[in-house]
Amino acid sequence: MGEARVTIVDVARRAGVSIKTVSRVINREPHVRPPLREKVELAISKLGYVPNSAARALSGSRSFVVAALFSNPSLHYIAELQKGALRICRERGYHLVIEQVDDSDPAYLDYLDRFLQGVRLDGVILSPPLTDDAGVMERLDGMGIPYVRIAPLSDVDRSHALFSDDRSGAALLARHLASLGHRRFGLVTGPDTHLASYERRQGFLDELAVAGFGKDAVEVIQGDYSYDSGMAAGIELLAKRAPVTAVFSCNDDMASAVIAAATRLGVKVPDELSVVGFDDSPVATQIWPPITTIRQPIADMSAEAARLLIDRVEARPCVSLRFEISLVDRKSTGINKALVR
Amino acid sequence: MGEARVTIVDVARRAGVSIKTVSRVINREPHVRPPLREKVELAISKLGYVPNSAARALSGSRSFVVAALFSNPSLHYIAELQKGALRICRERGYHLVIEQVDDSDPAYLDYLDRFLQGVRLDGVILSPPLTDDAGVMERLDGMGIPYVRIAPLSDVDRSHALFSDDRSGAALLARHLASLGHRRFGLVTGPDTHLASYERRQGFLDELAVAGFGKDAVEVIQGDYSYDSGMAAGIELLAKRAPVTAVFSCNDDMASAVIAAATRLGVKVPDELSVVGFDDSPVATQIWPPITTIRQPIADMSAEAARLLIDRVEARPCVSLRFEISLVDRKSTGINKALVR
DNA sequence: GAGACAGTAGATAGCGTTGTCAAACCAGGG
DNA sequence: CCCTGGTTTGACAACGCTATCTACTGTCTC
Repeated sequence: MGEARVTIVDVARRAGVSIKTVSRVINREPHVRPPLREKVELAISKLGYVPNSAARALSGSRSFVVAALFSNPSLHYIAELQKGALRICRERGYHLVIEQVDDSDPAYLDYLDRFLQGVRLDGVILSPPLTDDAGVMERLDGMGIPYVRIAPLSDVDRSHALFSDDRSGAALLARHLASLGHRRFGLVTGPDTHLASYERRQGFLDELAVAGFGKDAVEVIQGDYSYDSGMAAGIELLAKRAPVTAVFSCNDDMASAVIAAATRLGVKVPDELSVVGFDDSPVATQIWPPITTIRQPIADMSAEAARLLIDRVEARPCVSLRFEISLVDRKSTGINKALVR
Repeated sequence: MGEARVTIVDVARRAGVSIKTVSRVINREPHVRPPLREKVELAISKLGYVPNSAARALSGSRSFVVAALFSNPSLHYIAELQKGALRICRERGYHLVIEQVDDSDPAYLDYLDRFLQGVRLDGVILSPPLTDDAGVMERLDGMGIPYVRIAPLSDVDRSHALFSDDRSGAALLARHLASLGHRRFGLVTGPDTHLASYERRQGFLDELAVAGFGKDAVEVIQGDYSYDSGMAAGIELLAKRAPVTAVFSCNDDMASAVIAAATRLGVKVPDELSVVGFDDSPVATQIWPPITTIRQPIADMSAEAARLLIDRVEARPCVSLRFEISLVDRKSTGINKALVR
């Protein structure tokens, strides 16, 4: 613990090779024969050598810094995003810089410029809605900084892109509600500028259509992912002559608001109304009843994004990956009583 | 934008001095006469010079990396902590590394060791309950890494320590509820291993005592900051013969659970029961009614922590700062009806 | 068996700073 | 006017790595 730090020279001496050979092994460069490579690797592990990234950054062309840019203010989303990317960065000796871009500020691109000037970045992870911000991508392209987008809406081949399967998630929920005997559904959508939002709506509607429900079986109300919009939608849905017995809110915040609306109106959840959400955000378990929802592998996606950046995958055409989702069955859904009767 | 990066040599040439003098100016070292200093500063700003931190780290004794360690899984807390520290780090050209220490894992100290070995740190920010973890502090002391603690419970002079005024926050709530005419209070506490938890309880009780309420005016139930414990406490409080009309839950999660419990039991909030929380976490506005609560300046505290670390304040005795809190009045509190009658 | 060529290894020059040490300067005392 | 001791400045060697260029090894071809 107290010894001076192990350097590449120590490793080279111990393995009986030049420092350049050690460098080749570390960087997985070709032109090192297996026996030598093994000797070097042995020396590395015996000495517990960890390359000094400041020296690597200074000498080489990499900076060992990756940034995750977001404007989405959902804590849960950011935290998950960070978790996955951080894991990979740490494994590879990279730093992760988290940066909020406030795209409602008219000068946000200038701010971004200053940020990009400050640190040299090896790559950037973009999350919605920044994934479709032409200004941001231009800046990045202009400075030659590679980036990976998570769930981009447009221009999918402009960069590597990662998708979660929002459509099947919504379909899963539709099937779940239908299997509980529900016949009249409410759908509270998110803003259509999000790909995710569009996919969730369509996935839900398409699956219901497949299950044989007509258009009149579902009442669609436009929301904007906020608690307040969910509350308004909930009240509207429950005030109808023939109220719905199951509601899909395109995120958990709105779902929790729908549950609150039901409670205020004296409608019991899940006995008289089933409610499902999407995202598995913390609020899903911070209210009663806890919300049946869809969990997305955000951390897995951001981990993969970091990997693509760090391993400098430069495949053409760009990599496009789809990640699996899963349904988390909690207590906000129940059998349609009308059916039992 | 396209020019090669400006280095210390360019600045030195332009100012007509040696690079060492420029270095002195950058690092605010003494022994540079004002006229020279000004010339250098002018050259720096004209050229838009930004020191290369990889080179500084390699050459000097600093690493330009500060870590924030936490085991507290509250997203809101972590996000705020990060926000403040990040701002300062960015200003000063430092990197912030976020690291979760899972202190329920028996091998967590080994894990910490490995982490500390991986990156050389210039300083560490510790948040509760890590602030009182002897093992963690020993490691840090052993490696000579300075640290700042946020709200430590014990051994306050062992490091710089920052406190938020939990006690006055709780007192504020007590006054608020008393002024609404409440006479019988419920108190749902957190685990006593948190300083904050203890302070909140005492602040509340002391203030009520000052206001002339006897011990029998308040029903204390031990919780553990979780939703479930809040639910149990809420049910217990409301099942009493002479139920309380106002409840203080030591965090917002438990407060939201108390509100849910009331709803389940048919007790209207705030008409029949006032509920207050603490922290101003997101859930406070994600339920109905939104919770009256206390906002703490977590981001300000972590910013100050970063500043202390980066500016290497080595004052003896250690700095100990107290930060102000404020009450956020929302809709979960109302006038005691019994009083009006 | 010589020549060409790819694959493999090493010597060495940076990368942009800070730290060390020596030189130059300057004031005050004898 | 010289010496002393402090302050101010500069020259130059690290820091630990990657990149470049050169040298060596084989293998294959004719």
